[in-house]
Order: sequence, then structure tokens, then C-alpha cells
Amino acid sequence: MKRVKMSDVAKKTGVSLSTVSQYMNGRYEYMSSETKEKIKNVAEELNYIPNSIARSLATAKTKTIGVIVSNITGYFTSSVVRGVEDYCKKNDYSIIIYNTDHDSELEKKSINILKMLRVDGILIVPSGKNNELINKEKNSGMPIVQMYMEYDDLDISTVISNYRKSAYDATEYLINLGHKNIAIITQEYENTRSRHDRILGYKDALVNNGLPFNRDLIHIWDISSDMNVLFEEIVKNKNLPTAIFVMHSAITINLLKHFKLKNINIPEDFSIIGFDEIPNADLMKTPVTVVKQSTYEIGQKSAELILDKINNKDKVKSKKIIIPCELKIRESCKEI
Amino acid sequence: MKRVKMSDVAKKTGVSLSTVSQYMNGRYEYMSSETKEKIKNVAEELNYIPNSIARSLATAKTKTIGVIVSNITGYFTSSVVRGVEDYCKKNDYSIIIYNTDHDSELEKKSINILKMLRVDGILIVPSGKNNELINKEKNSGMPIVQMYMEYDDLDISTVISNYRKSAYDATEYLINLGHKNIAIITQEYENTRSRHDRILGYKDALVNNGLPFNRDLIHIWDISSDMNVLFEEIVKNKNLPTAIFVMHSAITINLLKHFKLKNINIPEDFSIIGFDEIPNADLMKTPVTVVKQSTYEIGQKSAELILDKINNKDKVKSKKIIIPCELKIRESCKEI
DNA sequence: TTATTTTACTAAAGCGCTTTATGAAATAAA
DNA sequence: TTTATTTCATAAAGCGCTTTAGTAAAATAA
Repeated sequence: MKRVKMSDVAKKTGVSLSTVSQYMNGRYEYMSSETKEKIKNVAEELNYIPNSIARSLATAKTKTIGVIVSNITGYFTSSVVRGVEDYCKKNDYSIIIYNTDHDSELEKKSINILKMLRVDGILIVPSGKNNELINKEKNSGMPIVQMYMEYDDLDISTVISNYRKSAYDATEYLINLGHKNIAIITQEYENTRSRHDRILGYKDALVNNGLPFNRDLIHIWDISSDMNVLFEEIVKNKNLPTAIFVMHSAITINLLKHFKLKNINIPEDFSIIGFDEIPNADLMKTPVTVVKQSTYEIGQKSAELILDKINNKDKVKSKKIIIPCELKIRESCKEI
Repeated sequence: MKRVKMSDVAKKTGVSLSTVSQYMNGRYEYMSSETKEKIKNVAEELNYIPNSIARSLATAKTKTIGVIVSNITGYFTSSVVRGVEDYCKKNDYSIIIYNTDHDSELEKKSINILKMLRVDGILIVPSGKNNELINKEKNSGMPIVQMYMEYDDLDISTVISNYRKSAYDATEYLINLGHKNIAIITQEYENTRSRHDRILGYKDALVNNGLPFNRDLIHIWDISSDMNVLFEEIVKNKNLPTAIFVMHSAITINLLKHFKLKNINIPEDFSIIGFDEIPNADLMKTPVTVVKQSTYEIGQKSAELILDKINNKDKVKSKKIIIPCELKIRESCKEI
């Protein structure tokens, strides 16, 4: 399978390499229409396919962007990535994907490989464990944008949901249903602004509705611990909540499973709101109400932002694009 | 951001370009340990990162494989892709992803871009509409493997589930529960072996258990039509089935929704088995029994196969790897 | 008629690596 | 000591493009 190259086209057409190159890049300014026509025909006849590698070496552009996510499996991330791919494809960029499982070393390695591959930019959902490195990369000139994450110590552009407002709305929805004791389940949120904002939204809603903010109702799940233990605690708490607002879909799903197992009924025993859509929620015994992020749009916007950066349409140093969420009211919250 | 290159390392180390190249490629055979050490230190000091583009141009290998799927969104495909990525990463290959939505033109275009990008191989879930083209690519030397699909007119290696056996098992499970009238819902399956095999498995099970195979019970959903109309037909059929075996998860989900809406109860009114796992099935009102494909493993094996082809470890012309499925028995089938 | 501009095309350098043939130095064998 | 062999390192060509400076001819202006 001898690959035909540009010089083959040039030779057969009877013009120089440069002319063919000009043609291939659509620079027809000083080219007779017959030359154009000839090259076109020969290229087709020989079934010429340009070699992007050679082009990339010459131009120092690969038309490729790296995408680093925690885990492409699952509704949320796969939909974001799909948004990225669609936007990139439309603009003749390809995407290279790396999963890290939020592993610090893997994240570092992925960044490194993408740099070797000379991607034009990186889209990342940072683990939070390499923020310093990522800052450095950005400062050394690599276009880089983070998706649906924000860290206090990470100074790069980001595309996120309006976490604070949507948490506010969800909380207020609960309040309007008569709930006063609303528990939260979240992961550690201190340094992670995109998590912290949800807590702030929750707090705002309480305060604005004349309700006390009670730290005891904030339950932090530590990634190394058993969720079920935490669930038990919440249920056995002296200060029993009437509603639970769960900040991560994986936790929501486990809570639902736990409750099903323990014959705890939703919404009779507890009202539940989850953050992030749960696939097939409609088919559940009790369809669960959630704050739904616009995953696909987040992907699209992230791609748009990185391509703008790459092509210097973006003059701002660090930018923040905020995408609204939707409160998908189903049947997991009751009036009390 | 001036990138440091190999010649910088060479100059600073005081050796030739070639020596540094040898070092970078781990060819230490004839290299003094002090030279080795020096290069190592200088490379680190200068923070040298090899340029894969240049390397690829020189070696005609990109260490990159293209992955063409219909839609990465969703449980099934994302999990397959994850398997691919994990295996590739372990072997220092990167993956470039294209979604086609089974669009013939997009599929063609994706293949073309991947060729320009000079990927070392392609993993594809073919739409079935470009089989001729794909055959041609394969014959012209592009390593190419299809995932969980098989077409009669497509002669490339494939990694698939044991569709026939697993459909057999599922059907027999239903038969053992006392069902005699088992309806099938499938897409058009004539030319698509991976679909046809499921029908054959179903048929085998009937025959082996002394049950008649009734063509009226095979319902073909046409992609351009409304599923609900089909569902209504099935339910109103004179020859009412007691069980329904649905061959595609998207259809299963819609059927479940339809039944919920119409207050048709599972498994009281109908027993249901789906093909392919349904996310959060455990949380459903009636957890649905399904034939679960080993998606992640399919991805891994596909990646293994393509890398073997690329590195010529695979001498066989066309290979077929069959992965077992699991019948996940939940609560959607009743004994009658 | 000459000078100038425009049009159409090309030569050649360069992008950052790999690889092969070759050469020098060190060591072993004769 | 001479010759053969092994060890270590290099020069230079090549991978397939892009791009810039340059040239020659044709068209236009002076």
C-alpha cells in the first residue's frame, strides 16, 4: 500500500510541489483556473489523501485537542464529551480522550502525553490534585479550559453550571413544599468552588426564607468511606431531616438503593432531590427530582472556548461561562 | 514559549543528535553509562518533551488509533470506549473518537479524517451503510476491527457477544417459567448478523423445547416509525404473548415507559426481558431482567485485537472473538 | 517604447525527529 | 606488535508537507 503523496500529484500534474500545496490549502489567489482544474483531477485520480502529520510538523498545529475526563462512562461525562466532539468536528478538529479516574498520577501522565502529541489545546475536568501543574501549563502557553469544575487555586477558564442559583432554586422548591429541615449530602467542598457554590446556594435559600442554617445537616461523604454508614447516620439523627438534597448523582443513586433496601419510602419518609440527572429516572419506583445540568451544552461551550483561545479570538485572560440548570421536578418530594 | 527540542539537548550535553535520539528510544546497546546519565540529566533540566509529530513523520507510526462509534453517549458505548481507552493507554496508544449517529456520510468522512491523521488502526461500530468502503480500506492495508457488530457483507475482524447463545438462554429462561407465546421486538435483522443471531438463538430455544416458531411474534421496529404504535399492536394482537423479549435497550426503555403510561404491569401483564443492560434497572418499579453484554471487555478485546494487527502479531486474516453475556435476572419475568 | 504592476508559478529551506552507514577509539586475539 | 573485534558516537539523508523569497512572463500604465 504505497501512499501517494503531494510530490506524486505535482509530478503527474506537471506543476511544482508548492503549487499543489497552495491548491490544497485553498490559496487560489494567483493560480490559473486550468492549473486548479488539473490538480483537482489528478488528486482525485490518484486518490491523494494529505498527510496531516507532515502538515502538522510544518505548521506546528495539529487541529487536535486533548480531552481529559475522570471517566467517560456514564451519562454525565459521555454527554459532555459528545458536545465537545460535535463542536470540534464542525470546526475540523479531532479529539483525543484520556480517562483519569481522578488519579493524580494518571492526570499528570495524560497531560504529558497530550503535550507530546502536540495537541493545540486541552479540555480538562481537573481532579484538583494537579492544580499547580495545570496553572503552569496554562502560563507556559498551552490553551487549556476546565469543564464543570472550578477551584480556588486554579486560574484557568471554565465552563460551569450556575451551581449556586440552581442549588438555591432546588432548596427553595423544598422550602415551598414546607420543608424546614433539609439535609445535604456532599463531598468535601472547601477548595472546590463548584461544590462550595451549591452549599452557598442552599444557605442563601434558607436565609432568604427565614430558616436557620444548621451545620449538622451538612453531611460530607469521604470518598474512602462507606456511603451506607453515612446514610444510616442521617436517618438515625436526632435532628431528623424531612428532605435530603444530594449533591452528586453517584451518591443519589446509592442513597436510593439504600432506601429501597431498608424499605424507606420516597417521598413518604423523606423527600429527595439529586444534583445531576439520573438515567431512567422516569422509570423508577419513585421518579426522582433532580437538578439537571446541560451537559451537552457544557461540552459545546467548552469546545468553543478552547477553539477561540487557540485561534486567539479570545483576548480575555481567564473567562467563566455559566450555563443554567433545570430543576426537573418528578415525584420524589412531597408537601408537608 | 520556545519549545526545547532534541538538538537543544544534544548541544547542551555535548553529544550528537543521533545519540540523544538513541537514548530517547531506549537503545542503550552501545552507549556509555556516563553519556546516558548526562543526557538524562540535561533532558530533565531542560524539561525536554519529545515531539511525537516529528517522530511520527519519521517512523510512519502515530501510536494512535481511531474509534468510530454511533454515539458515545449512554451506558453501552461509553463503557466499550472506556475499555478501549484503558487497553490502549496501557500500551502507549492514544485514541481519537468520532461519533457518527449511524450517518453514512459522517461515517465516510470520519474514516477519511482518520486516514489523514494517519492513525495506525481503526476500531469501528459500522453503520452497515459503508461496508463496501470499509472492505476496501481493510484490503488496502488499514488495520481495522469492528466492535459488537457483524454483517454478512463485511469481511473484517470483529469482537462480539455470543448473541445466539445468550438469546437462547434468555428464551429458555422464559420457557422454563412456563411461557409459550414469546414475542420479539427487534430492528431489521436480515443483513446484520449480530441481530440475526439473536433471532436464531430464540428460534433454537423454542425448537429444542418443542415449541412452535411463530413468525407473527417477531415484531420489527422500523427506525422511522413510532414505537408506541408497534407496542399497541403487540398488546392488541389476537395472539397475545405472555412475554416479550426486546432486542435493543432503547426499545426496552421505551416499552417500559409505554407500559407505565398505559398502566400495564410488569410482570403481571407481561414478562419482559431486554437485551443490553439498562442503567439503574435496580431502582425501577419493576427491575427489568436483561441480557447483559460485557461492554468493557468488548472494548478491551477490540483494542487488543487491533493492536495485535498493527504489530503483526496477528497472522489470521479475519478473526472473530466472542464474549459471553450474562443473563441478569431481576423481577420482570413471572412464572405462569 | 519603457517602466511598473500584476499574475502565475517555483526553488529551497525548514519543521523535529529516526535511521543507517561509517568512523574512531578501546579492547581482545593472534 | 599487528590485526581483528567490539564499543561508542556521529554525519547525513529522509519523512511529507508549508512558506517565503524570488523569477519570469504578461498585462497595464506612463
